[in-house]
Formats: sequence, C-alpha cells, structure tokens
Amino acid sequence: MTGYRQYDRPQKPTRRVTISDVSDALGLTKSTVSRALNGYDDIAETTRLRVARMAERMGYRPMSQAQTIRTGRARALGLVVELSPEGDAHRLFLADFLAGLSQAAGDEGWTVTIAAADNQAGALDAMRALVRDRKADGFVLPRTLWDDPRVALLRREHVPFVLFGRVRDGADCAWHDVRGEEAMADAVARLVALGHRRIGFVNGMQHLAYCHHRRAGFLDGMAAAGLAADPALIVEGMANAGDAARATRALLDLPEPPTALIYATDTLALGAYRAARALGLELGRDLSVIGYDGLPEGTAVLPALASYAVDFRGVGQTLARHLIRRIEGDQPETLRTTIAAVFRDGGSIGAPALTPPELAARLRGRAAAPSDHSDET
Amino acid sequence: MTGYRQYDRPQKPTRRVTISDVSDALGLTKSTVSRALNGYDDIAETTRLRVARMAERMGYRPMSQAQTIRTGRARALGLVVELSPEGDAHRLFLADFLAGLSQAAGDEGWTVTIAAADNQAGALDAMRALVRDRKADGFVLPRTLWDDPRVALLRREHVPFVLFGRVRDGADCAWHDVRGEEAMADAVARLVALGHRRIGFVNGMQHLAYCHHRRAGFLDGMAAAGLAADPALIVEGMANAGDAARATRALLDLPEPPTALIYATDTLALGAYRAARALGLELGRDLSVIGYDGLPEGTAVLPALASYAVDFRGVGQTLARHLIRRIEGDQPETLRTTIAAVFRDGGSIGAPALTPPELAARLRGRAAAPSDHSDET
DNA sequence: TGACGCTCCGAAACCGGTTTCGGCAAGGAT
DNA sequence: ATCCTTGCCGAAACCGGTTTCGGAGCGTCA
Repeated sequence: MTGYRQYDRPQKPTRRVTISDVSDALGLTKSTVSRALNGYDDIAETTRLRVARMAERMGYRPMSQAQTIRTGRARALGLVVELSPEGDAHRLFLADFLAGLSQAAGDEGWTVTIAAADNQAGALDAMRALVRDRKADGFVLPRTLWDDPRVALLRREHVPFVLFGRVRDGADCAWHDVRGEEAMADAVARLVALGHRRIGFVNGMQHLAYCHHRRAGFLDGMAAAGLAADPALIVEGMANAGDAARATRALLDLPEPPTALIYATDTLALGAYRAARALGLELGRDLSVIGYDGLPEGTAVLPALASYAVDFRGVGQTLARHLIRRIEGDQPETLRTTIAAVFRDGGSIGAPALTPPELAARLRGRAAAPSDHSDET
Repeated sequence: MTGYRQYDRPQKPTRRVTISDVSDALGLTKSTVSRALNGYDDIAETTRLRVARMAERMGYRPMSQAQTIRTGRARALGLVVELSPEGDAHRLFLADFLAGLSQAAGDEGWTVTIAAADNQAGALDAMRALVRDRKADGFVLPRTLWDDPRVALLRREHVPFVLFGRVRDGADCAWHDVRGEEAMADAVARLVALGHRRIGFVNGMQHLAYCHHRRAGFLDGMAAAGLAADPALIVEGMANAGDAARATRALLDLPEPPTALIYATDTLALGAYRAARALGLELGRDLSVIGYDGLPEGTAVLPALASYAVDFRGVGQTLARHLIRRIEGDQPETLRTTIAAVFRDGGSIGAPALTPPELAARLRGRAAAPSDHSDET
C-alpha cells in the first residue's frame, strides 16, 4: 500500500489549472482546447481566440512533462560542462553565459538542464544520456574545438545543436560567435597607431576553434598595416597564465624583442603581468599588452588590461534562441550569427618608450632577474 | 491536421524500453512491475528480484516525465543564480559548484534545473515559477544571507531547500557549510606563530551569512592567542577588490598599522596586492596577507596568496545529496554538516620584517605614493 | 433535390508511468 | 468443514496532456 519512502506533498494547496479546467469553462473538449492552443488549422479563428483568452484569464500553463510523454519533446536545452582537472576552462565565463542561456530559454517557456563531465568521453556519454532520458532536446556547445567530436556525435545522431564558435567543418551547424579575428586585427591597428612595429602574438591551445580565427585576425591586421609578421613572435598552444608568462619571457629574451604583445585571451595576458614584474618592465610603457574577453580580472590589475570585452550573457541568450529555432526545425544555415567584441581601454598599452634594441639592452642589463620570488621562469 | 511548427523527430530509431516491455517479458502486469520497482510491501520478495533483474537486463529506465505527472515529483533540484549588476557574485565558484551539484544529482537519477535572476525579487519569482511548473522539487541556496528572504519564502510555502551556509535562524533548515570560522582562527594562530601581534581583519558585506562566522572566528583566534582585537583594525562591508584595496590603504595609514591582515575572501585579499604595490610594500615581508576560498587567481599572483581552499565541487555534491534526502522526507536536523577548509601556503605571509611603528615610519617616508598609475586610492 | 466537399469540433485512444481497489489462494483459528 | 486473515497480484482508473478519426452541419453545384 505504501511506498518505502515517505513523501510529504507540499504542493497540494496550489492545484494547477489543467487543460480540462479550461475546456470545461468554455464548454469545449480538451482536445479542441489543445489543438487551439497548438495552432492546428482545423480550429475556427473565433474559437482559437476564445480559448487563448480563457487560458490566459485562468492562468493556464501546460504541464511540460505531460506534453513530453506524448510528443517526445522536453522543451529543454542541454548544456554539458566539461571540467578538465586543470579547471579554469569554463570557470570565468560560465556564470554569465548560463544566466543568458536560462533567461532567454525561460522567456520562451524552455528550461536548461545541465550535466557535468570530467573529460571528453564523459561529455559525450552525458549528452547521449540526456537525449535518451528526454532531458534535453538539443545542445549548446561551448568552447568548441576546431575539430569537435561533439559535433560529429550529434550530427550522426541527428540531435539539434548550436555552437559557441565556428568549427572547421561547419556543415549542418548553427552557431553564434564573437568576431575575435576582427578584434585581433583591430588590436594590431591600435598598437601600430601608437607607434609599435614589432608586435607579437600569444595564442591559446590550437585545438580550440577560436585560436584559428584570432591568429588569422592577427595576421590580417599585420598585413593591413603593411608589417611582416615575424614567425618568431608568434607563440602557440598556451594553456594558462603560467604558460603565457614563460612565453612572454622567452619572447623578450629574443635579440630583437617585441614592444607590444597581443594575447588571445585575458587569462594569457595576465601572465604577461607576472613576466613584466619579474623583469622590471612597466606595462604600457616598456611593453604594451592587450588581451581579449574583457574579464573583470583585467580591471583589477595595475595598469588595467586593455582588452576586447565579450558579452557572454548576450551570447548565451542568442545561443538559446538559436537552439530553440533549430529544434523547431529551422535550417542551420539561417542560424549563423556573429557579434563584435568591444574594445575596453586600459593602461597596459601606450606608445613604446623604447625601441626593440633598447628594450633588449635594458633586459640584458638586468641579467638574471633579481626577484626573490623567482618561480616565474 | 498538422501543427504550425514542423518538428522532425530524430529520436524515432531509439525506442525506449517501457515498463510494459518489462512486464510483458515477465508475464506480469505493469502495475506489479511498478510497485516492485518502487518498493511497495505487497510484492513478494522473489517477484521483486525477478523484476529488478529483468529491468536491469533490458536496460529499462523509467521516463521521469511520466512519473512526474502522477506523483508531482520531477526529481529535479532547483538552483537560482542571482546575478547582481556588480557581477562577480557566483562567478568565481559557480562552475565547480554546479559540476558537483549535477554530478551528485545525476548519480541518483536526478537533474539540476537552473534559472537566472537579476535581483532578489526576481530570484523569489523564479523559484515560485519553478515549483509551480514542477521544474524543481526543492532548492539549493548558495550565497546565503544572514537573514535570507529565500528561506522565509520556502519555509512558508513548505518547499524543501538546503543552504550553502548557516543563517541566523536555522530552524527547519538543512545545510552544508565550510567552517570559515575555524579557518579564520587558524589564520590568526599562524600569523601569531610567525611573530605578528598587530593583526587586522577585512570582512565582506555584512548581510552575507559567512561574514558573521568569519568575524567570530577571527575574534576567537585573537582571544585564543591572548591578543586584544583592536576595533580599528576590523573593517566590515567590503564588496570587491577595489573596496578592499582602499580599506587596506586606510588601515596602513593608521598611526600603528597592522603587520598582517586577514581577508574574509580571496577576492578581497587580492585587493591588498594593489594597495601593497601602490605603497611599495612587499607582501610576505612588509605586510602579511592571508585570504580564504583558495581561488586559482591566488596562485597566479606573486607572491602566491596564502589561503584556505574550499572544495566547491565537493560542497555541491554534498548539498545535492542533502537536498535529495530532504525532499524525500528526511528531517532537516539530520542534514546539517560542515567541512574544513584546507590551508594553502603562499609567499604572502611571513615573519614581520618591521614593527608597526617602523612600518608606519616607512609609509610616512613615502608620503604620497609616487605611482604613476595612482587610480587605486 | 441529392450528392459532394469543406469547415469545425467531439469522442476516444494514446503516451508511460502510478495508485487504488478488489479478489484469489494459502494458511491458521475455531 | 467453515470462517477469517494475510500475502500477493491483476484490473482499471488516473495523471495531464496530444493526436487520430469520424461525423455533424453547412454551402455549392449539377
């Protein structure tokens, strides 16, 4: 008679208004009401209006779970966050991104269900489980890889998805992305306008999709400025601030060091602060540094990091709307948008105080950096 | 005949195994199978085993939405993130926290549904909407306030919830928390052991629950060390790193400045780095600083920030399990646990190189700090 | 006037579960 | 041998929706 678990039911008092309540109030059957609300074309326009008004008046809201068991649709967007042990992957933008997602989804009566995975395989399993259990009708894919196995999986299983980023093979893909290439090119232009000629670029890990666009933007910017991009000044594959700090140091150790450095992300750019401090360089004078993402961390340092701010919340909103359209059958080609990052000025860039040879001489003068916390090699 | 929206159904090929499939395979009715799986006591033990085995073998997984419409339970934990315009609220720990939540929930077949709100009223509305629409059976409340209106609401509506933190009136509340008071007391002890006597405390915004415990821990630690806590060295109500930087500077401007400062959070402690840099102080020598939370940001600065690391992922896991138990009827008194934060050493603390008077003299010597980026007042 | 087609709605099955109720069979007490 | 429990399971209603099917009512045209 009784289950093995005791549930108390607090929801009794607030009985929901069901579709039958609406149909009874109108003297119609619930099937008619259902079809009226769902836009079937065998319902008279006057009836549709009557139903809509009464439903509104009575505060009727269909119970999505009941719809799901018949339609197979859960009205839920899936998001699988992959937390690598290194962490720091989604950490800095997830909150805003998620807020945008769930807000835009909620506005259309959809929800966001999330799952966590420790690695790539786990993420794929999690997605499979979510569609199998009807917990998600499609997926938002953040941190897209240039060749993304999630895309391969979802494409094969015919599960709708939308990318935050642009991958190598974008066939059948819907996406929304920030034009990082544009920002990088603009960064070059700004630095050139300040008088810099020897400009380096510190990129992220190459399997990430954005690295390709940002590198391309940097190269375009250099070409547009009539400057030759020295391959020695382009560093690839940096995973975190520590990597970037070491790379920065190596770049400054070159015979002809750069006077300005562009970083693919703010996290990497913050590594430059460590390197500059260890070497006794003043950012914005001895070395100009510019980042990308517009993280709050960049405004808490001195001098403030010049960067390109990304509206992660807005990105989340757009992606949610795209995915809903995609799930409802819109073609992916119609769901491909990009947006610009907005430049945020900071003291980390300025006119070069030294020429590359002067800079090199000054750095040689210091020899081994006499910092007593010298773990930033 | 046809809806106004064209849905293609990719899920056709993978037909789920239903409860009827299981009952047919066993020659039982689905009602018997249902009761067997749900532990009703009018099912023979042998039958229960047969059913369990067959369900397992056939890979049967009940469709949660179908259960929901009859039971009223969604097997879903609610999380409403409140993103104040100042931002930075959940931002730095949400990813790990959420990963822990959804992982522990997923292990028991539950999901996490999240919603976003811009302010407190919006958060309350969001929670009401989630229970009304059966999208959540209960809530995890992060960033608890000392007097939390969410608690009042949920208590009144008899909706289960669990706190990350301990509030003033904990009646009917289940919680899991990190013993911040213990960490603060330990911080005092460590600093005293290093030779510090004049120790200050920079606290967060007083409406946050944790501020009360951490302040109490600081005071306990001072008392345990036999030191009188100078009220002039205790600062309350800091919202961010900028606030903390200003507060730090003000503390150092005192006639008898502290040689060590304890911050209620790492975010605040990082403000000390700005102040120290502007004043030309070397952390770990001229001024010792210790934080709390163990954020990765603290290891990226020089010297590394000594802190107390919180396992946010673990906290999320425990909270998820607590909330599930609570929803299933366990009494709140049985669901109250705490865990220790673990000390993470860093170069930001050390034996005091100067006495308070010496420190004051040195700071007076600098007069107005000759930093050319002097926006850190 | 009758056959036909179209518009619009009701009746009922259905989705995948849960829960109530009733009854059969075995066992014990009288 | 009868009655009364007790253990155990089937039948059917139910949850809140969606979808199929059929047919009533009406206008049109031969």
